[in-house]
Amino acid sequence: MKITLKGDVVKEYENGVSAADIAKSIGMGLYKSACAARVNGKTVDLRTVINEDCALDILTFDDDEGKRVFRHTASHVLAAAVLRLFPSAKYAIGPAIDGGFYYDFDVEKPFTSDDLEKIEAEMKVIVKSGVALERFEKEPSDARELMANQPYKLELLEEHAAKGDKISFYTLGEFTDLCAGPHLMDVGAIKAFKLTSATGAYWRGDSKKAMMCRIYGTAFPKNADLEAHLAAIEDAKKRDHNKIGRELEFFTTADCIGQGLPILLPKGARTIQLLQRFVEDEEQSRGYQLTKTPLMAKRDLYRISGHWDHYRDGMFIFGDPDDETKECFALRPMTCPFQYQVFLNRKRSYRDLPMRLGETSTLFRNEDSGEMHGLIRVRQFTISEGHLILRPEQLEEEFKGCLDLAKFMLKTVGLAEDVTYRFSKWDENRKDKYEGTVEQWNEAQSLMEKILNDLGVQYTVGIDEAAFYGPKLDIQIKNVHGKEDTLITIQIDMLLAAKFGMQYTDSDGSEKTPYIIHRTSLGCYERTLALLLEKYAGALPVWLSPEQVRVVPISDAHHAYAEELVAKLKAVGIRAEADYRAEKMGYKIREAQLAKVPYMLVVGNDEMANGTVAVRARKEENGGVKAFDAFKADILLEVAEKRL
RNA sequence: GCUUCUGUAGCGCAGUUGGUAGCGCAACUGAUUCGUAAUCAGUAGGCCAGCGGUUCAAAUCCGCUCAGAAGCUCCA
Repeated sequence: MKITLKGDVVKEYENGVSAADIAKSIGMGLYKSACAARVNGKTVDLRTVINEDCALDILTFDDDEGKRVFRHTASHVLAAAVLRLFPSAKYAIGPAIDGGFYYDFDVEKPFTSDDLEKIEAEMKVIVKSGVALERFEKEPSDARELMANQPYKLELLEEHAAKGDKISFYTLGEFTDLCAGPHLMDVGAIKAFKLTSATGAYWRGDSKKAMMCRIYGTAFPKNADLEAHLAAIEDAKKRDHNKIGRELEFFTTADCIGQGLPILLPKGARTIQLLQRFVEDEEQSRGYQLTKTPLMAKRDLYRISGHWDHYRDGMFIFGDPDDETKECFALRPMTCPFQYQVFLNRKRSYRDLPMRLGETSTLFRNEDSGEMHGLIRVRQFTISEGHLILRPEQLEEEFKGCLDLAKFMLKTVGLAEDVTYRFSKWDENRKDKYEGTVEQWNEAQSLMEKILNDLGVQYTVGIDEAAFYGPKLDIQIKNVHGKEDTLITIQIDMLLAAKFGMQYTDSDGSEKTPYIIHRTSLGCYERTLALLLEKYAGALPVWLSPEQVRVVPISDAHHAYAEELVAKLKAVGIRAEADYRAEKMGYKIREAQLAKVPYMLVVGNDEMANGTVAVRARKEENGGVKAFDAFKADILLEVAEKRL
């Protein structure tokens, strides 16, 4: 048979050789680093026997799929070690994930960090002992017998059996696992690994099902790579906004105020104000009208929108929600139905559309206690909210405008390269979560798909990620821990307008129901600030820095000059302060540097005599001596251009 | 909400097997007037997150509550 290898090299082999044999024939070096093979585009075990012509790649740890196979095998080593130390443990699943792997166990007592050390030591023993890793298949009936004591495996087994699949197993010494593979040929290559944490996780990701004990770990062929990986993770944590945001005094929290209710300190409040002004001004220039709507409403409003049914538990409610004889209010968890009242204010014509409404809108959501995280997930937050009320034929154009605005925002704050796009669809098997008919969903989703494809947006599809009233384009971003959140969203809604009786008179005199786009320009300001702090490690671009210039007079004799400079900078809108304390300049510079102030202006006798400033930028320490007016012109330009 | 961990002065931390608390930085006061990342000395600051329990005795052991972290689940 003919095997087409990398680089379109074709080699002849006898039928019945394994992928591993082919790797060996190419070179023992390749065989030793091989993790899996790709046959006609499908990742398979190296044990796979090849019987016909095909395209075959040998995958190593350098390939993403190779990494996954390597780490998935490491998860089996983990499970084998756990079963040696905790023979009564029931094992569930152990996949590779980005950056590592995990394995879920049902054990009587959750694993402690001491346990992790012991398990890791046992894994080392298993890897060193060179026990073989073997694959075999069984009929479902025999497989059931083999896994009789493993309830989670039995559950998985039944699903595979129902599909008519053969049931495959991998044996690692005395440990046998139901597993589709693929796996490494043996575990000897897993030289560098580390168990990183033990946490809880629901079986099958269902909060109604049992809580398993999950062990996370990572593995590499080389120790140096493991060390580098762990160091990179530690390094990323130093940028955690929840740490530096507090250290740099952008925000704080108070036990007596409550969870998810951050206090924005002067610096945080200033940066958010700058972002808000930027968004509001930009929206105005793009034809948006600003609204200010109430922060609360009677339950009646949320009943019309459907939020009362879908999200009542997530609202802050005043009064007894079940007592129909008395008024009951709730803080608003979204702006939609409030802004719809703007449209409903009077009879609307097709000439009023598109109506673009924007609002810097504070929302309240009673998130579950375990969900809060710094400024990223909070109970009170302010978003760059907006709704576009449209004639159907305006949908594509306006959607494009929303995306263009979002991209412009991302580019301006410097996050454009850090986001991914997700087309969030409903799950037709979970109709209770969504409103509207199959036809309406199909229409809205195909419309969005067409728009996204026309615009050439590179996106992933998220099933069961839609809003209850329609599909979304979610612009996603990861924090320093790798956890993904939605930064910006653009949603097509074909349901709520009808619920609120929103209509416009078309050119032919007929009454029509408009389409609505729900969208944000820059998402939620708290979250955006958090991601900016992480992106820039606290050193925000000059235009967003709460303090842009700190003047450092060398001694008392230079205070008057410093005062004069600060006044001149403030007069042109530059946020400048001077450090008049009786400290040495080295000390003042250290503090300004740690506070990430973009520019320090050191002034002493020379500068005072010449009308100059000695510039020290936080990036390049020696900015040279400049005429003060030249510095002022430079920074004004930098701010005006919103340079990153 | 669930699992695990954590909670000592504004911040970062010590506090051995239970015997009512320290260090560094910051703050304040004084001295120092200094040329690019920490001048010196002194002073003050804590119901050891809160409440309850065990004990002759609790920062330390136990329970509950609150708050913080990681993960899971959720996210209009």
